[in-house]
Amino acid sequence: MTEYQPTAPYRGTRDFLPDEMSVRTQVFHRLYDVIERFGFRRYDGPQLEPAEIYEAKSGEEIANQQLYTLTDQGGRRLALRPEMTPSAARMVAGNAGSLQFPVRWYSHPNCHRYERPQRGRVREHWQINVDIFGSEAASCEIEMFELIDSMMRSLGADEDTFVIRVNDRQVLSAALTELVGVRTDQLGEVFALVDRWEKYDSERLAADAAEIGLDDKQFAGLTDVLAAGTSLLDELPAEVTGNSNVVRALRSSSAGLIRFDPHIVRGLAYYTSTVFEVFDTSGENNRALFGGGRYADLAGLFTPKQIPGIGFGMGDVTLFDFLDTHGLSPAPRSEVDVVVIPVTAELDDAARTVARTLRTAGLRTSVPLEPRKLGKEITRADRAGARAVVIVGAEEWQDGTVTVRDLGSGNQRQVPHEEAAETISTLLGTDR
RNA sequence: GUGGGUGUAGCUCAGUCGGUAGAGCACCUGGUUGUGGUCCAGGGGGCCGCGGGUUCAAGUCCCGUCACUCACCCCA
Repeated sequence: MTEYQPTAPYRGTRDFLPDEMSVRTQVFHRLYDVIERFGFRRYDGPQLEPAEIYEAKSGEEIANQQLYTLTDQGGRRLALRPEMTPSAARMVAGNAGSLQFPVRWYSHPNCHRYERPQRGRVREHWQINVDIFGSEAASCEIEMFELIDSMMRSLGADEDTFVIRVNDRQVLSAALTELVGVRTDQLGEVFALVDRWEKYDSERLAADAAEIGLDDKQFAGLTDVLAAGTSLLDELPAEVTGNSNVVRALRSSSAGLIRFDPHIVRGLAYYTSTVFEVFDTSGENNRALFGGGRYADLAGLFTPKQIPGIGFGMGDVTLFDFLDTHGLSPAPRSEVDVVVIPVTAELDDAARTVARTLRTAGLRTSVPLEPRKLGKEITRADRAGARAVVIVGAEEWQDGTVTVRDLGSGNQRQVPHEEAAETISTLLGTDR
């Protein structure tokens, strides 16, 4: 017996059939529209990059376990990009001489990570990346928060369905060293502990803290710091809070969009101060929808020029989990507006003539590709989402007329074929 | 990489005490010439995930394996 290849896509990757693609396209276009309204311009780059650019910066987990690598025929080690930021940094560094900083850029690449698929996580995802390069101003943070809020609103999300939680690693570091007495060399491990704080019970947290070398009093102090919320800022010296863009954002008119939260640290090694994550408030999606942060010198791998930046990545998997949870995914768009049906095969050419004028008028129009009975063809047109059909019959065609039938009401009338487009446009209204 | 759950028609699922495969939906055709949705009749579709074992007999029991899925790790 013949062995057939499997039809399912490779583990952790997805096919997008037209209905699903239509939903995705609508959502993404709303987001692109909002992002561009904030003055960001779209860029793109290769899926393949030298493996080294990820091994240097992205954090050990990604480089060691999650990277798809290959060797090209010239022996070069390449990787499927696991994220876009290093590519963006490479492009910015390579063109730094001609760019007018600060630049606002966005992209929508597919990214690959080798990991076990689960809710919110697959091996290939499409991630909208939004970055500002070349500025350290707090305005960057504020613009990001405004943008994120506008993006979520554009998808129909109410303010109580999501929350932007914000922290500053510099502030947290100061709190840990000055209020808890954490040594500088312990900071990395304590950050990792903070990152999983809300997932573990207190016993496990205490055990992990002890392993890092914190005593009971320090563990209690750490617990207090994380629970403090905004009041933590009052306990820190002014030279710490005075330098924080997060604090500046909290004192701006945009403060209502965000919530200061010491728990947020994020895993990626290159974030240096501001970090933020967007969460679903419903409890259905326990991981962050998306997040980002500020990096003091991301392009350092490519150029001696110090180029700071801030940005975030919004993954499609968690985004659609959110939209589906809240009933916000749009319906797929219909296949066509109108189908032109010839009653007999001899009228195929006449139908095509009519279709030509409808298409010129901007109507999405199809003509049956195979002969079928009129009733069958009307059924198919209805299922394809057509709002109307044009029936081309022998006698009417000799008179230069066709029948326009409204599939919603079942009403139909005979019109000169040149007027069919106008008749249908009126029928469809202005919502096309 | 670790642990749990689930694999039967395109989809959702049933299948008793082991006895050789079913429903609903979807799809196709017909119900007379050029009119859809409802209704009626008919039809196509199944390596029961895969391999092995037990048995006269396995969708069903046992072992292995693969896939999907949820969680852990980590992260978008």
